[in-house]
Amino acid sequence: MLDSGGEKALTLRALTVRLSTGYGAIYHHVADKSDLLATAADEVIAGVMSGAVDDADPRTALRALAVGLFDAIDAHPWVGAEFSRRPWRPALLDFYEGVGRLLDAFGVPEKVRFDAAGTLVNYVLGVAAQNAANARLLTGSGTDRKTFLENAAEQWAQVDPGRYPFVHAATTHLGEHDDREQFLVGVDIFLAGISTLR
Amino acid sequence: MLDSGGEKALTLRALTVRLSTGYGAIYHHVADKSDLLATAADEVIAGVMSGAVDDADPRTALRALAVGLFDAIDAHPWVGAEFSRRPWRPALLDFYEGVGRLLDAFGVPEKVRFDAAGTLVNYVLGVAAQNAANARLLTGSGTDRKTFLENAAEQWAQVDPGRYPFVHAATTHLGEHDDREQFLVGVDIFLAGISTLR
DNA sequence: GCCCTCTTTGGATCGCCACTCCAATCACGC
DNA sequence: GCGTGATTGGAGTGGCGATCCAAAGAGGGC
Repeated sequence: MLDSGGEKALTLRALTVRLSTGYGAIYHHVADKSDLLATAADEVIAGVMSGAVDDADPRTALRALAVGLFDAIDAHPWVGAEFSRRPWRPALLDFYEGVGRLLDAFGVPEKVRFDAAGTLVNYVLGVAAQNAANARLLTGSGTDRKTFLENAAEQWAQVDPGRYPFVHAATTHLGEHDDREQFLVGVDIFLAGISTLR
Repeated sequence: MLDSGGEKALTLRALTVRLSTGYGAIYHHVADKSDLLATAADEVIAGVMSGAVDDADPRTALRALAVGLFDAIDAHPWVGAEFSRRPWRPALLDFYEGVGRLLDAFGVPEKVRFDAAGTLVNYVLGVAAQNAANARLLTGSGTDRKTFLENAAEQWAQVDPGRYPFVHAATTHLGEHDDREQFLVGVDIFLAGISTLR
């Protein structure tokens, strides 16, 4: 229900219909709705983390770890919104742990490793949250992806080029823009910065 | 109302009481509640951005810009939650523009400047969203900051050291941890990474 | 001073939501 | 076959955002 209709489609009423049951049955198993959402998000991420790579060189392993989370959230935007609301869920512990170990293997000194890991996790979650927001706008608009992007481009084109030269220039690059690629560039920037800490 | 009681304290009912008016008056000026929230968030950020520095060297100016947004969101957590839900608001245009120009001044080649700016914006918003989430947990717990942190530390201490050695080690550093400092370390990592692109 | 028009306001009302509560039912050890 | 705790269904509660419209205000033309 979350994947097909977004967060707003998952109401307890709709869930009782889908499961042909009542509220009592649901509330016997989960504390409240946010508990339900959090558990569902954990489930998705647990699936991703189980297929983690450990034996490659740290740099590519870190990239794989980050892009794994990105792809999972890209496929299930509601997970991104959920983790932006409630970080430090059990499932993210695995992610954080994986990043920490790989930074160790990468040669980051113990003193700054926690800050570096936190920075990387924050970046990944930040992109995830924004992707989730974009996806929500898309599914909420009622239109298909193509016309939605056209409308968005039209809006951006109206930005005053005199006041916002950089933003205006950015809009011209919107066509050749790929979220996943930009995310990877960001990961590489942080990895390059972390390398200077060695 | 947002600053004192968080997002959940701002209901339209409570607002009509506070302003001693009715729904009609409010809905005549704003489209809906999210419009109200977004406008309020814009207001806060506009105040921060107006005091931006342009004439210092790009590195310190970028740090100042980033930390300005961080501090504003730290003081008003609901702004962080709002921007994580709806990025690309007018107020963030100023931030994005400022980052872009400073990256230009910093010597980042045009080709990667947009990706770099996007990365930094995502990072700042990611940290902001997480800070907002933490603040929400704090105000929602009903306890004061000290006992809340003690409870949190207790929870983290229960993490299995065998399965999560890195996370477990991180908890021991929780005492000397400062969100703002860690944020700045992250910005510096980003800047170091950006330097390699020059 | 009066009327007309457009703007602004108040509040009753609607529909939907998460959540509570409890009687009824089920599963299973003895 | 009985008893007890786990599980289920669904009516009911209170609060929410949002709508709607009659009433009140503001201001211009004559």
